Amino acid sequence: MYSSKLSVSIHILCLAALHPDGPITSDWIAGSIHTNPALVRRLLVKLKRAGLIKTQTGMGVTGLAKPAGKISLLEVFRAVESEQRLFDIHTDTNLACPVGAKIEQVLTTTYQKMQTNLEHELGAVHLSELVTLF
Amino acid sequence: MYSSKLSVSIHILCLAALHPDGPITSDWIAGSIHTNPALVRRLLVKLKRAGLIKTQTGMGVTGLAKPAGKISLLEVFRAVESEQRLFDIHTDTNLACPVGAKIEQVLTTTYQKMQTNLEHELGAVHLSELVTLF
DNA sequence: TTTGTTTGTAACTATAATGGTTACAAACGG
DNA sequence: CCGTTTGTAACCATTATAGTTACAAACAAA
Repeated sequence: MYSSKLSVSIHILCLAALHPDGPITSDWIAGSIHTNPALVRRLLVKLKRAGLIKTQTGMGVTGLAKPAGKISLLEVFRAVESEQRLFDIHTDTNLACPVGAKIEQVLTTTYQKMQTNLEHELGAVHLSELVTLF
Repeated sequence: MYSSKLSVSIHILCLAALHPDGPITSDWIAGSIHTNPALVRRLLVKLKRAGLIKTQTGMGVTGLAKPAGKISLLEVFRAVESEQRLFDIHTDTNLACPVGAKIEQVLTTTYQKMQTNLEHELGAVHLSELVTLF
């Protein structure tokens, strides 16, 4: 299971999208998520680096850096999730065994298509679709 | 990222499929994976409960419990992976906030389709296809 | 220019999951 | 009856996530 970083980041971005007028602080965001301002800020840094939001010292989040219709969940996922592979594969297998020698390659190939399909699905959902649901 | 349990289990099942004649021990399997017999046995218990392999005390793995063509990766995944959800969702959000109040439901719906599609893909790959690659 | 606020960031802790390891009673084949 | 191996329990180490505190630097506003 991937961490909740994607979920929390989407939460943050939805709040930003719903408050285009005034800046919102990490403290206020943390109140909606019911977590820490510092945790929010750590995610904000990544979202800012990825070009998804705008922040200003002394102000807070001043808005999305792009229209919500141009922000896909794949971009958010790529921005905040450290380990993006779908399934872990054990390495350091016994190369003297036919299975041990090829299992990594076989599984990599097998999982690759699933990984790619998932990313396509994430890329097909945009923030704008989610924002309308609140 | 899901753990390597699925990968290791597939490794085990491939070894079993390739040795239909004689029993193989958890010690020998661990030698191919380059890990512990105890770790192998913990997975073997789950694979046995799921009706995928046959084991016997004093002997080892005596074979697959079904033809390799009838064993899908979804069955293996379901048998050994404890947390099967794709993305974690933060709970305990602030219900006084419109986003906090609905985010869990919105994300659950959003992720559900991706989860289902992934399971279909896992269900479409069978052990028999992988065994031919070694 | 000064004040007040907030970000950006570091450091530390708690918790949980994974994977590795040892050990041993029970089961079973020969 | 003996030897082997499973099934299982009880640990430990490592890693990732998430929670928490703290503070210098940046910036808006007065």
